[in-house]
Amino acid sequence: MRRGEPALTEGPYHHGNLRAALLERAETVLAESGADGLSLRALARDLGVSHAAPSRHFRDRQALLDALAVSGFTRLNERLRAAAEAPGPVPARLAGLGRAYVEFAVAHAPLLDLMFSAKHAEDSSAELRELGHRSLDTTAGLIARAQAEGLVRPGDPARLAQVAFSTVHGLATLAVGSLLDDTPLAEATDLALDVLLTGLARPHR
Amino acid sequence: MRRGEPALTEGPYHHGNLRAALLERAETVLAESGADGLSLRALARDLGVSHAAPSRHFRDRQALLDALAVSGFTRLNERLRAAAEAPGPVPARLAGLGRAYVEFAVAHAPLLDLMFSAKHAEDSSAELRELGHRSLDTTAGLIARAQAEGLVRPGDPARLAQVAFSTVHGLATLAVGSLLDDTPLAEATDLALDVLLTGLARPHR
DNA sequence: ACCTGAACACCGTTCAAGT
DNA sequence: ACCTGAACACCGTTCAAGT
Repeated sequence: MRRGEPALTEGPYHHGNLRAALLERAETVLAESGADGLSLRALARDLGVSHAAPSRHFRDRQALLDALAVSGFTRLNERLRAAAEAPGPVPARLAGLGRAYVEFAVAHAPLLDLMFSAKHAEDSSAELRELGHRSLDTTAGLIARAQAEGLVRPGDPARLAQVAFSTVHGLATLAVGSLLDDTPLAEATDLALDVLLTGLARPHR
Repeated sequence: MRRGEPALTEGPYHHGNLRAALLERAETVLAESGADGLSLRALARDLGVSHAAPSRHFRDRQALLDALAVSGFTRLNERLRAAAEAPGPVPARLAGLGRAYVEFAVAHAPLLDLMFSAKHAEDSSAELRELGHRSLDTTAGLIARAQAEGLVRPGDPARLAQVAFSTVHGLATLAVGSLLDDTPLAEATDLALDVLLTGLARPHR
């Protein structure tokens, strides 16, 4: 910091933070054009480096995509955790968790595709599965709490979380695929969560 | 048929049925390597034609992918219709519909990705949406019947079908993404359908 | 340590030309 | 009507060489 280093922290790219710059630019392109529209050579051009430069930071194209997926899961998990820890009664928080998921999914559709695309490199695949589990665990934790309060049927919370996750993930897929027609997404979400929470509820004797 | 035509119906490709041959080969490659692994040039090589030949039958690569998606939806809809029309009580048929969907989805994961990938050409996109609706309509029809028998809560059957569809589609996504861990798919499916059907059930006053 | 330039083997797409 | 061959503009990946 005290010495005259070549501006590692900012500066017009070229140097130092190429890895971060690649990820940042890739994220924009992904959101705009999807994973298919993501080219390492185009990224390099955008950043003013040679087309071979990215290979210093990502072994291959898939490694970059995997890094994007990891970053996506990390952000998603933050949002889910925030929703799970929000103040209020447990069922409202479960619904909030579901809404947070649907919102994130439709706002970052190509990213979500990537996160679940199931064709990752062997290394990242383990990390991604781990991060996916974190989402499920957040849900399972809230479900266990609801069970403790007698609000949700008994049973393995992890398995019930899989069901809850399926519902909101599938709904997001329908929405992105334009299969919801004139149904406003918020209404479809509310209905799905009502059916889900009713189905999860402890059978009143 | 009576005249000496150049063996349109079979024959070692080369002639006549290139379009059908491309689709058939593409389907195999899709199942084995996913959409990313599908190259028009490789397809042409496999069939022993020049790399420019496919363009006579498919305007571009996306047109071929769209055709695959259309064929996939058509087959899926057949299976769903069969499940919906199976003998037996309505709730059992609804569960059968759900199981049929999950089975098809995990057996043809890359195809399903394509069907819902939402980046189709303008023309096919309408046809694909139409076919997607057919799946939903089949479900909605069965739900309406269940309502008539007093087994399912009141409400727009089309919207309830969206919820049902979301559940099974999302579950298939979890399964394909290896997020179900040691939970056998059949058990996860049964639990999801139990939660769903309980949530859909008419509240017993 | 990080980046460049050239090279290689692939792509999709187009278009004149063949049969 | 259907296919070929050449051409063009892109890719990802590798590797010697530069700084």
